Amino acid sequence: MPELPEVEVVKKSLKKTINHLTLKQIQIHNKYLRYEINQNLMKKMISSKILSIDRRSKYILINLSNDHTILIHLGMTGKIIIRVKKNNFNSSFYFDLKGSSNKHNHVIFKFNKGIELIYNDVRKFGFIKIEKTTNLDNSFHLKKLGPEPLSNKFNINYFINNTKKKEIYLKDLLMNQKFVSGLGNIYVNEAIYLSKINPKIKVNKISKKKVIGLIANIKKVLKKAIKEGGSSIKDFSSVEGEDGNYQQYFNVYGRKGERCKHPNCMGIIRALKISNRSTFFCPKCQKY
DNA sequence: TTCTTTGTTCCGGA
DNA sequence: GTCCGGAACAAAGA
Repeated sequence: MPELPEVEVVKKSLKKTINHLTLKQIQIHNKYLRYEINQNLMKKMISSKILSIDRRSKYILINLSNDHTILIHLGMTGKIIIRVKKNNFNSSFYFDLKGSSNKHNHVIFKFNKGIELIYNDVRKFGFIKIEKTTNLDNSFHLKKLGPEPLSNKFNINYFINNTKKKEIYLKDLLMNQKFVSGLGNIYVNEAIYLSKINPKIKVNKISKKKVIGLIANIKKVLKKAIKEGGSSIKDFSSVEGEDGNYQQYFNVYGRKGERCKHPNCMGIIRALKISNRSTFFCPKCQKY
């Protein structure tokens, strides 16, 4: 389940492997992802060169020389696989399609040097769209997004100014991409745990001291996860097929019934649903 | 067969 | 009218 750290890891891999290449051909095996792919518009990208590759929230942005950007969202199970033809300059770059079957290779972008980008997605909740680069910030998917959690805009004043009248659960606030963009269920659960706050506290009831800790913990968790190559549970792996390592640092996510890792706590991790999302917390550490 | 998963939208109730 | 949160939806595998 790719959240900000996993998408950042993918972006870094793409920068190393496909930046500045020229798009030669696009094969669309299945255009019905979350949104139907506009094949005519897609074809117009052919013969353009990749100028740069960025990430915004959980979106990968591939900026082309024709003033268009390929925007990719991985949804739940989307994967990007880079494949280099075996007989081309370096066989060690030929990667097996680890953990994914060809059946779910929906789109293949072919570049020069025999390099291919494969979009594979079992559930098809991800999508690929083309946007005008100049209009990117005002595009349908990006215009509503709140600040990046690792940016300076996401700070104590921003948090307090935007929550003092809100009567919503902390968990829901952090999951809301309009408030802060890029967090998902895993890292929200983990950051709230580290901050020793109950996920069901109403956001206007959190002390300033706790808010300061929470913001620091969100940034800390994300940075550490990026450093560890993301979390590999279910389907995530990097474009080279490498698993991330952050899942070994989980304190609460997926640990229902297990002991709290906090020294001397001995609490048992509980699971409940908040807005239909699995929520994990330690009832002893995370009082209101 | 039913449940699970995520991000987003929709809608009922307060 | 506004706010909140549960339900629904997309698809496929266990």
